[in-house]
Amino acid sequence: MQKLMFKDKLLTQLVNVFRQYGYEGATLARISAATGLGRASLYHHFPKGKEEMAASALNLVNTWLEESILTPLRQESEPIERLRDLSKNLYEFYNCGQQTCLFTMFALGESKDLFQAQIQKALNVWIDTLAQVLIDAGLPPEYARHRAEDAILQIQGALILGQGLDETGAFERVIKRLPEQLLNGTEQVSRGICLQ
Amino acid sequence: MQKLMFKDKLLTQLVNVFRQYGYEGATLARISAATGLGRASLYHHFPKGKEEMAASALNLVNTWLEESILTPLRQESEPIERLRDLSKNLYEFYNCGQQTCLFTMFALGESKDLFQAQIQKALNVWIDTLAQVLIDAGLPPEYARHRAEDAILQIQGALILGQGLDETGAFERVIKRLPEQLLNGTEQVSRGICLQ
DNA sequence: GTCTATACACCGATAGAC
DNA sequence: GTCTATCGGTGTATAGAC
Repeated sequence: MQKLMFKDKLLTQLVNVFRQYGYEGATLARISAATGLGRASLYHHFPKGKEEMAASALNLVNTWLEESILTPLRQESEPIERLRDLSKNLYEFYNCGQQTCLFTMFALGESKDLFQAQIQKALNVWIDTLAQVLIDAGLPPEYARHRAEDAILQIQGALILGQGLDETGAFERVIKRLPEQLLNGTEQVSRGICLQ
Repeated sequence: MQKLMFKDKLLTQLVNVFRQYGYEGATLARISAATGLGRASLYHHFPKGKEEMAASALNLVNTWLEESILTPLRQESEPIERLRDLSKNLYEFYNCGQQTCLFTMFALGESKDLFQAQIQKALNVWIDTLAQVLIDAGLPPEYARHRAEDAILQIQGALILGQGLDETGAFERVIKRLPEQLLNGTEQVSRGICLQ
């Protein structure tokens, strides 16, 4: 029980380091400082070294995504309600738009080759799950996939822009309008907003 | 004349390396291999070392942005025409969505601190220039800024998603609908599309 | 399970010959 | 202007004591 909590805390710290510095930038010195463990201790917990640390961090983020984003999307409630939950959960997931996304960090640069398969799979599950909500709302499946991609693309882009501009306004705007934008044109939303 | 061409070619190769590997991942060994110059030769052209190489690459991208994106946006033609040019130029600028954006690469990770001021300035100029087109088209200024941010955010997000999914469909879709989406609700476009 | 000490490769950077 | 050779520092990873 305590061991689980310890490992979970350790992994959370790993996620934070990798999210801030990326795979190459997250040196063992930084990881050691962030976790309070010496290098050798880290190798005790992750015998395969840094790559295993990063993979474990990626797995944890995947678990978070599953629990706090995807599971709520699969509920029985009305699509518009599920999407409003999504907005709320995304806002917390990305800490009001101030965090970077680990998927993005690992999908760029050298680490792309190491983790692209996992990232691709995770993104596709995310997109498919979101698209199903839109299909439930009456949107034709061929539009649903595109809109789901659009939503995730806007979230990622808003996080990037937030880093570049050092300001979270765009992220908050994207998150806020997401439910109505996604359901625009369906019976769920008679008059949606469109990039206002 | 030939010197200018040489330096320009060298800088272009630098941009490619930094865009692919990011600041930390672009080691001197890789830069040396990509340019065909030895380390010492690189230090002859960039006495302040890697940071100067990266700053020069960023400057070149800024020049490209100014010439092929911003200047066309400031023409005298109709806003819808300028935005259609924008789509075409963006498509080439990002090589059909297969390239990553150097702004994004440098805005994340360790290099953020080094270049954030330049990136922030470049993004703001881009946003302001695009917003002016929308104002010219009759959009209220307070909406114009937001829509311009939305456009750039979608472009960046589409590039990220393209890397993660290894597929450029989203980027092409974003680029194609950009003009109508940006002018939606203005007299220029009586019936725009909205995330179809 | 954590530590100190260390191995060895690679990093960015420089000196000096040509 | 480019090269070879080399520097000090840091990177990941490991050995072995406690």
